[in-house]
Amino acid sequence: MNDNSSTQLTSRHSEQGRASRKRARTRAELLAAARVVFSAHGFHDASIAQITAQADVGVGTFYLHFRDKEEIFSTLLEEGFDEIHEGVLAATADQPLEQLLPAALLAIFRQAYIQRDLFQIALTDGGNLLHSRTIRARLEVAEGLARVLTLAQEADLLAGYDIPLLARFITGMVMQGIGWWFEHDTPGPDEMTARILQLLRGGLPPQLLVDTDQT
Amino acid sequence: MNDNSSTQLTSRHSEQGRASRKRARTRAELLAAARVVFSAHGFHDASIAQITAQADVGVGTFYLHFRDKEEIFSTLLEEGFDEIHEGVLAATADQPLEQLLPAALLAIFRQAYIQRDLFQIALTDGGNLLHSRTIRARLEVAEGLARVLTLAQEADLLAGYDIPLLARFITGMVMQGIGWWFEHDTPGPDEMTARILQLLRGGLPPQLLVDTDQT
Amino acid sequence: MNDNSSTQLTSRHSEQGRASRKRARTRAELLAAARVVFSAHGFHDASIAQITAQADVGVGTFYLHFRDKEEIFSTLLEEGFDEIHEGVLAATADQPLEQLLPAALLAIFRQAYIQRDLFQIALTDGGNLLHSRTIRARLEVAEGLARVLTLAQEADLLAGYDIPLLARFITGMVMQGIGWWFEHDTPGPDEMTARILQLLRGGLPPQLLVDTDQT
Amino acid sequence: MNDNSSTQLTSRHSEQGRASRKRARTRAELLAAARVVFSAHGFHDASIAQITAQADVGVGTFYLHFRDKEEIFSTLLEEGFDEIHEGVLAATADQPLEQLLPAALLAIFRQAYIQRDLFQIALTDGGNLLHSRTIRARLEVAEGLARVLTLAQEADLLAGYDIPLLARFITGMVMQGIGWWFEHDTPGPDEMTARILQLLRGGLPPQLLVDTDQT
DNA sequence: GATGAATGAGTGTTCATTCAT
DNA sequence: GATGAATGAACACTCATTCAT
Repeated sequence: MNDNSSTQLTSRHSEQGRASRKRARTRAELLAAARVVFSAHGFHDASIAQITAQADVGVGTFYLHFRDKEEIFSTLLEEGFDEIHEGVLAATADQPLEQLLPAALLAIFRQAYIQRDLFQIALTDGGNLLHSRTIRARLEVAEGLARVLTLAQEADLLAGYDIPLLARFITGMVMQGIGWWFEHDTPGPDEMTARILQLLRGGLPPQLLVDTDQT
Repeated sequence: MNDNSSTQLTSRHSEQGRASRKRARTRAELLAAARVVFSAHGFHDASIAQITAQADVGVGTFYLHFRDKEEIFSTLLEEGFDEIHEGVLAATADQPLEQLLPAALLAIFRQAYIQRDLFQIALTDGGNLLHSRTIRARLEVAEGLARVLTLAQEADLLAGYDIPLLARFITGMVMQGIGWWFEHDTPGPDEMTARILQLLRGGLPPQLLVDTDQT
Repeated sequence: MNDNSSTQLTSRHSEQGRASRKRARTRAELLAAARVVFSAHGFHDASIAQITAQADVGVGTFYLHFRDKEEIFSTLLEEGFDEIHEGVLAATADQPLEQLLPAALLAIFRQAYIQRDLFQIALTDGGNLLHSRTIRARLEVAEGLARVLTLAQEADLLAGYDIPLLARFITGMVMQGIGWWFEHDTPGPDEMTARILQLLRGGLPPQLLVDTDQT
Repeated sequence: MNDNSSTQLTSRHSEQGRASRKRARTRAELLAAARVVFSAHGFHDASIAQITAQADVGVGTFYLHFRDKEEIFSTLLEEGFDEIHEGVLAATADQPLEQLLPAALLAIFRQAYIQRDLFQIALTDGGNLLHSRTIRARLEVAEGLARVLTLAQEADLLAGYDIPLLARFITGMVMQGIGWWFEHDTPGPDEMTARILQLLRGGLPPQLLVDTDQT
């Protein structure tokens, strides 16, 4: 079972390579297993034993790759959201200002649709200590939107709006859109984007919003 | 519900009353303690010992009033949301259709501002099994809005809108507005309402929403 | 609700009388309740709350009559077995030696049949601390038999027998006879006695008991 | 089952073997500890902490080997009684009918004498739910005797006897004989067997059993 | 005397984490 | 590096017992 035909150097290299490839594979299996288990039981009710069983490795192996449950959780979300982030960046790069927001929303929804399970994991619970990180899902979206809106503001297109709050409102719509997919499969991301744009373009019929200054 | 006018003959009654009043006070102390503890640690990381210590009663006392942690959690939210619900109902009763939505939003934000901690508890986690209930926070709001929107639809004011989705979008804005208060104290509920109405009335400047049919 | 028509003295007496009668009734109700509860759940799994609920009195009342669970258990058995004991004594008094054993067995079985539940309680468990007392059921019987057998021995009728062991053997038969009634209702005490006497008179057919000195 | 002749190649095997041998040893230590603790305190008053302390392992280790207290109790009795059962079977196999009963009694007493503590544990209490199992001690014996007696009946040697009841009577004698050893060490099993056979052979002197049809 | 709300020591059970192999 | 048996702190929950009313 030893690879004796290689020279010392290459054997060293290839062994290191094989070892680290094996190591990486184990790590990936653990992450995949964690995705399954967290998605099925939520962060708190998932046990490390469940994750290692799902990954078909020994319990001890877990600690060779992650410090604790929180770390694998963070890593899972981090890597997932990074992927989403990159997708959104790629889709919005080179977009003129006037198409930035629609393009961003579309990209967010498309990515989020693919990784619905990740959002479900992130939003379902995530526990106290993870608060900061769980909210990152929200913030990741909010920050992106805030950046777009800030650009618009700098072009004096949003006079009279409270930018951070506006970003949060739109984030709220997006999150509810994604949350919708926890229960329904349609409409898909494109239609979902259209629905939000519809609201953002025209608002609601004025008959619904007659305001009498009540206190 | 007071019986201070009672005579000697009611001594029996007042004794019973005293006992049950004591009982009710203990229950209320436990609920108040739970609010504090859940809000500080989240559902999962709160222990019953912490709650009883905060309420300054013995551990066993807890089980005289609630079956388990889940029950006190549910009760806490249920009673809190019922109160909110009633407040919203009272504020929207007798409102003409064209003022229903602004009135509802204002009432929701005013109630939610007062009970910010409750929303924080409900949204922070709430555990797997409680999912149904945690989401009630969202739904309570969403349902109310859906009812309003349905009325509007029946008056043919919302042709071309997907009502349930629309309700979710607005819910999302509301929830983010409430979530804003987890970190900031201003703007208050009235200004918050105005901000949402601003967006719902006019939408965003068309320059931001030029759509080119990209795929 | 005061008994004012009586003189001071009689009122005192009758009040004392009534109080102590009430007290005795409560005590009796607790004992009856304990019999029901112990018989249904066994000593260990019966709780004082169950007993007081069954007796329809407050939990605190229990401690006005019995020090703890063990005491009511002991009392229950003690009083029950005393009754049995008296019944056996009455039935064997004035019996000539040669009819003592049959009379004793018959009396034991008749009494035990009536109070089957008591034996079931005593034999089912009874817990560690009660060991001494639980075994009293056995011993009560064994002692009575030992006394009879000792009388027989003194009349030189049991030369070659180990009396205490013999008493235990017969006790074993009697206990199994009583235990039989935990599952069956027949044969009744008279037939049961006859069956034991049959065995004690003739033993088993010699063909079954050929002994070859195996080691 | 030993693999001491293994070469270097079996090092894998022996490592697996060592781990599982260690595991088995811990399990055995827990069972031995349970025997000690149950015998000293009875089933109900024995705590798992006592057992693990006695076994000198951590509390958690217990749950690696047994689901709960009931399971270790059952296992303890089951394995012990199986051993006894096998001993009795071996001793009675190939015995002619006329020596079956003496041989069975002797074997039962010899095995029971060795495992006195097990009977003490089984008979002391054993808790409500375990009833079925606790009684197995009795039944194990009773069944064996019933089988023997049924054989005798088929050979028409027991006309006029109620076989199941007869089996119970003899069981009762046996159990009391074993119970005798909870308090005394002598007589040993052989003498004990002789004493029972003495009674079963000749019964008691007729002078003790004169029956007058009293009601 | 009777009550039952309150108590808290005690127990079973889980599970993240370690470490000898 | 991988393993999984062992660990024990931490927690939920029960119930005999007390005591103010």
